[in-house]
Amino acid sequence: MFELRWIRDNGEEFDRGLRRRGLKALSAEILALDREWRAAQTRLEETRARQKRLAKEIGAARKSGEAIAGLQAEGAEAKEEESAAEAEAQRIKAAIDEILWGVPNLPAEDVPEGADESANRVLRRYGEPAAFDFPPESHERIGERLGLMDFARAARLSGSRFVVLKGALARLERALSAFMLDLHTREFGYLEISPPLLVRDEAAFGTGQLPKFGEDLFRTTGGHYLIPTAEVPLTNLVAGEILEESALPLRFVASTPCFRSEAGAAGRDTRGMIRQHQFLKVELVSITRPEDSEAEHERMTACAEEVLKRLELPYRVVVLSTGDMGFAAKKTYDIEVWLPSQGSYREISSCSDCGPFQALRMKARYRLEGGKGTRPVHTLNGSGLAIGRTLIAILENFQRRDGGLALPQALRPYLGGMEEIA
RNA sequence: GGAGGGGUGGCCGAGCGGUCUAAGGCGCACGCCUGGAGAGCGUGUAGACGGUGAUGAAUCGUCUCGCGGGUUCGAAUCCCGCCCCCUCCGCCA
Repeated sequence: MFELRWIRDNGEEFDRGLRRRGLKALSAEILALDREWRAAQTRLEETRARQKRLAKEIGAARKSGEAIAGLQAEGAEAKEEESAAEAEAQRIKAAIDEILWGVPNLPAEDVPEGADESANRVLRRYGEPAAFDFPPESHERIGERLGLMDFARAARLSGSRFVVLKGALARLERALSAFMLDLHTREFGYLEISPPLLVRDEAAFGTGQLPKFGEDLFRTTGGHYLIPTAEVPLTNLVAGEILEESALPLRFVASTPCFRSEAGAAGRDTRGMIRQHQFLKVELVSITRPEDSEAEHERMTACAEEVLKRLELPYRVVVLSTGDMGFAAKKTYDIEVWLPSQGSYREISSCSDCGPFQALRMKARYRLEGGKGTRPVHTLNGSGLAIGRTLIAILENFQRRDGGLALPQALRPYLGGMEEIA
């Protein structure tokens, strides 16, 4: 979310950013409302000051036994004026909020401009896609052939976009979760968190899912939202707080189920477990000082990449174009893993620098050391990694001609020494 | 789910319709004192928004006593709704 104060001083930059996102300029409309609001605010404060003064006079007069009827009449009149001024100020503020709450973050300068993913830019590649001397199978064929991946029963239980994993694959999923958590906590200094999976709407607003993207979320009868990513609870951990500068950066990691309605994805990735209503994901969140967020973004992406390196999976890193970025992001790196059956790279992680955008929504700030005043923190989030898709990548990249598959060395300690699935 | 109690500043805690511009204490910071430290004494001790001013220093106003409404000339204080915490009972992994 953007501050009115910032838009006032940076109207052109604001509009330019919006246009880069393919949106229309808004500063003129917002600033006109802002001028109205400030005028209304000033009127409101003046009437309030007058009202307070009268109330005190009445108190003093009563004490000294003077007549107060005249003053009371004046007070009643002041009160009416105050109510009218307040209603006016509130009306204008509501109009401003409605616009502001729906404005996405502005892209960083170095984000390539474009309407969609075709404008994304590949930054680097790691590893070589294995050359198969047989036609590689898709993960769902491998999983079903092994009898360890059951879409039919999942559909009977829950409908489409669900899966049942069995035996070695269920174990593999658990191993991936433990492996990633260990890596991020032991080697990269993240604090492991086990957060709630159901959150209230304030939390979903803070990270930017609401008010615009409620359609993508599952909602309980009790009014909770199921988290679409642990980014929501992890980032909102600092909502409403004033942190000490010395406490930053904060780094959180959690492995959680994620729930997505996939409302706008009908017909896309309908086969296999690429796109599910429920999936496991290890999420990284950092809370930093403004001057540290860019470096933290690179660091976080490197942490996610390290998972793929250790799992011996070929990948590439792309920077998303202005048209492909999410609502809250100022810059996003996607990590895409090689999927032999599709002959292409598919997203397995998305690391975003949100700048102060989410912090302003959830009122998370920090106190400057030695100085005075507070500033909004910067927030970052990234998958490290999506576990369902990592499992897919392992099945496909490690498959053998005999129909079985080897397992990456790094995971074996988490699999009780299991070396292959056959 | 039922019954009751409660949410006040960094923390504890008083206030329960009219200088509350929130007592007092603790903590913290600075100063005095000291050879140094402690004790003691003094001073200070939040955030948000708006105005004046150069987006600095400063200064004025408004808001914030869990959140939102209401009553009243006036609300931390009274009323209603919501959220959260605690105690007891019931249920429960």
